[in-house]
Amino acid sequence: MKRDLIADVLRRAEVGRTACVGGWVKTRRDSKGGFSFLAVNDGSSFHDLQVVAEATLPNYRDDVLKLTTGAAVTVGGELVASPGAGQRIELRAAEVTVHGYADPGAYPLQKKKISFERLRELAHLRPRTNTFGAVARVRSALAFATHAFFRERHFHYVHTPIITASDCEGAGEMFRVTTLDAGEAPRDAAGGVDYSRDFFGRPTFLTVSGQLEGEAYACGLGRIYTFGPTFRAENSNTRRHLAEFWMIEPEMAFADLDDNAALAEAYVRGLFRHVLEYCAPDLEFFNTRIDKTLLATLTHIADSPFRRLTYTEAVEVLERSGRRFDFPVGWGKDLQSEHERYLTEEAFQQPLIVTDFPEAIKPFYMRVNDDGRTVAAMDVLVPKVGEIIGGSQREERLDVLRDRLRAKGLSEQNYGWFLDLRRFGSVPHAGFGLGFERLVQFCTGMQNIRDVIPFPRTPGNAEF
RNA sequence: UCCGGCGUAGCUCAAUGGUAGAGCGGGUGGCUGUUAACCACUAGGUUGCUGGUUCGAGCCCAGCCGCCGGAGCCA
Repeated sequence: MKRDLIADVLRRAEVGRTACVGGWVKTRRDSKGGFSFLAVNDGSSFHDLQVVAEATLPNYRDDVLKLTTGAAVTVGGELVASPGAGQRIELRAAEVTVHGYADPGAYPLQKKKISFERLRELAHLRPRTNTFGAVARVRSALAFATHAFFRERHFHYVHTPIITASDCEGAGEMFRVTTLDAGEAPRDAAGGVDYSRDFFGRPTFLTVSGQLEGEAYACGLGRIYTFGPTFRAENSNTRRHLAEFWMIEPEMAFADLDDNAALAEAYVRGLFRHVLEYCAPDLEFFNTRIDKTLLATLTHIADSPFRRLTYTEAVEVLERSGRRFDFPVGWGKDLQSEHERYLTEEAFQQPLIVTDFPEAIKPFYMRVNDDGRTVAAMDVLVPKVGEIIGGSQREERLDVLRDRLRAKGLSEQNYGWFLDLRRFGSVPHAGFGLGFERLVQFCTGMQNIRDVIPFPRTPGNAEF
């Protein structure tokens, strides 16, 4: 079935050409004068194509007049200039084929406003709405631009495992992967579950990060990135958290924290430029209906460098602010959400890269700075979404890394292969993790992270 | 998990402890090169669940479930 994409038809606007499109009816408006208008969308474009179906069509009365919102059709005909306002061209139908009707009494997506909460219960149908079609196109464009960005810079795309036995130093609670029967699992001598008889012969989980494996490939291929699903079994109920989300984790050998921050900034700003160029109709919709500052913000950020400051400087800014925070500010205490929001939304009003956090509040693998009290960590904070990137230069010195493992109460045996990377040809290296959905949130203005992933998984919700 | 808010028609929401309402959407009819179409008529309800107080509960009380926002955890 050869068909034209509505995006191409609208872009070329070739009056006089024949075209055949397939899509879903957004609305049908009848004229007693003897014809009907169909707004048809096929997902290739934000915009609908207006179809004019004359009563002279052989199936006008039997088919066209029964079309309602949600019906699937193929329409062939001639492209003509549109006398009406709102579109340059329209398709004068010579043939209308109905593939599937959508009973208006039962189909929930009628032409009316539906809350995002309601649409989450209709996750299988919401891609047919303006908003979720636009989100899906922007998300896809951002994924494509991610691969293009890293390929241009000679990063290799590495597939790190989804099932893992390491927990990346408690980046979060983990989902257990097992083939044992929960009710009749074999027991060991102490009465606990005997995981030596499980599928992998040991406890295994869904990954919370591909970083450790990413480091192994960076220490061989030089520059790598991962882009895959990540899982956290936290009981998080916020508009910024998912139990299953997608993360992009670049890792560079022969790189320090400055290189890391420069990469993060180039990446994020490059993506903004990409969607501004390639997703203009979708972004205009978001700018009109979701967040009136979206286009101005994206354009501004794409054109201006991120503000960099150290954790110590950030604490000073907070202390000098005169603001009364719910959580105390002080060197050594982690930055709370309200602190991050104040810094990026009020004090500086732009994306920030905060670096060099106290070593006590950061994981063992982050490189200890010369001052001995901070580590070469970085967080990228953006207004409204918050922390979008977390990363660091990695500790490449074997003795220092061992000391930190011990100090954090972690067992060296569990990190044998990770320590090997420091035993053999160790090299300064750095990387970060970017939450893909948070990026999509920022680029679309969508407030809830559950609305920027097709089928969100959150505590108590794994339908579809 | 903690704090706060909310669960009433398909959807969005009203309703002093006293007969359950509107708008949108649906259906029918009318009208119009329409584009958030418009006009008229019409159908549509176990007020989240369970128990309690009361002559009487959508409303008050308790427990539970769900959703939303904030916090924590983090990306």
